[in-house]
Amino acid sequence: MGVHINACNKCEIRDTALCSALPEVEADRLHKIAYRRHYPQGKVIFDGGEEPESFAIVISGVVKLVRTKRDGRQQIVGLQFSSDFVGRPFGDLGSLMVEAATDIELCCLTRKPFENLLQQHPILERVLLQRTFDELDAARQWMFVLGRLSARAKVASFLQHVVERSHRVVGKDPVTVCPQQQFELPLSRTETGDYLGLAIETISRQIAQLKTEGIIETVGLRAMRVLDFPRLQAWAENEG
Amino acid sequence: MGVHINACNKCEIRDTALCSALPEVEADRLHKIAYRRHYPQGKVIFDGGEEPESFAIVISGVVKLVRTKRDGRQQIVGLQFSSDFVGRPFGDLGSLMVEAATDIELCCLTRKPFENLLQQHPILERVLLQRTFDELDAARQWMFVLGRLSARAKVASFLQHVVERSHRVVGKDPVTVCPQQQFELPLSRTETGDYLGLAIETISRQIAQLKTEGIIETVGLRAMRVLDFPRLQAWAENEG
DNA sequence: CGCTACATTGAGTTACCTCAAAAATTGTGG
DNA sequence: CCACAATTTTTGAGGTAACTCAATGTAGCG
Repeated sequence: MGVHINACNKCEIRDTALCSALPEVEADRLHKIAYRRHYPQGKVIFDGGEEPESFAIVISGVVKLVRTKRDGRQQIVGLQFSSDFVGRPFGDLGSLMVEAATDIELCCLTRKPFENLLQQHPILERVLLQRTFDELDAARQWMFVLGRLSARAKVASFLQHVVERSHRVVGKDPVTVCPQQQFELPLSRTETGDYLGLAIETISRQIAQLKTEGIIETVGLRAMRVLDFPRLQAWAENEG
Repeated sequence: MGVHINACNKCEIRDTALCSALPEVEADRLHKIAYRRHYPQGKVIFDGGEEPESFAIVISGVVKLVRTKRDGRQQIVGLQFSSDFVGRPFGDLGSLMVEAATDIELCCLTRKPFENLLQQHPILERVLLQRTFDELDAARQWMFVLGRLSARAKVASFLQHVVERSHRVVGKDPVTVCPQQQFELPLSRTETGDYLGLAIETISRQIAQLKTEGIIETVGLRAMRVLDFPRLQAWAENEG
């Protein structure tokens, strides 16, 4: 199904992903078991039942992590962008569902070989540990957004986050690198609501207000441009 | 200041903490560099500035992880109970503040020796990795609470969580083990508000309602008993 | 072109917040 | 041990941000 990679050194995320922190030998071992795979928007990659058969790194597109309750309410508990990882070696993901928010390309590592590699190369495990701590940090940061911000600030924070993660250029400040550049929203209004803990109508109204204030400009429903980044940041801080 | 441990095998959390998953040799090495330390309620253990000098495991009491913004608003992003860990080797905790929510006892591991040990014993790193993934899981679970639940369900979820973590007995269902047993709230109303993203008055009203419904019974301000656990769970699910 | 899915807009409701005061609890000095 | 202040919690009244329900508008697709 997937295509084996024969040139990690040509990889788009070579300098930012997990593998960038590895010495030559380990990076090489890793790339030997890696293969690329495309998924269309909406495809469920892992549904929370059995153990996922792979660990993966996002090459392009956005992956959403969803927690669902029996009654249907759901909360998106994470968005994984380019160079973020998805999965958990030596264990399961709990009741998490993993879905392609946009068309995506993944760098997949089949579970068993990956686990073997982890055991043979402690450095790999170290790097993964650091990435996991980073994820934990990000999750806690988002808890602040969910618990303490107004609808207006939540929406602004979300847009800010998407801009920064979509345009990330290695080692450069994303804002100065691509001012006013157009970008795609990875989520529908409903999904955005599930991410921010808001009703879709509230999302709509906040975006409308951002438009009339001249802070953003929309391009169709799924794309926009930020015209006044400092003011977007002010909104994200609840100082509108 | 701290007292060196000379009997890990008498440790209260020997069977649940990080070290429980280690082979004899590694556990032994770990216990040689560990020492115990008490902190009084309210003591700030790490304030988010420089690198913390230690990694620690909570023996008794509750530690709170706080994220603060310049304007004073703060969100408690985690509560660490007995046998949970606090800290991050090979990196810093970001802007996180760590504070004793109650009087606590910690099992401390000085940074450098602990990092050395991690490097020498991959199994230790593996175990820490798993614990970190568990923390990530818990953080995401709490995101659901913050984003999707009503005030009533938030408060019920909080109480449920405190009961379960306070009375945890190894390998047993906490509810059946200690029905209606009294327990201490680790947080003041203000802190509970900062944890749940609610005003303190709202917390108060919800607790009052739980009392009039006969679901709980308070013992002073900081302790209570759950009289009807199933109904508390129902509240936590938004089915009141 | 119509159909379906998604997004926006509007009107009315409600859950939670804010402000203010009373009550309970904790701490302190005589 | 009691009186007193300081702190925290509870209770009350009123306001508002966000929700719900319903209608309209817009994009995507066979």
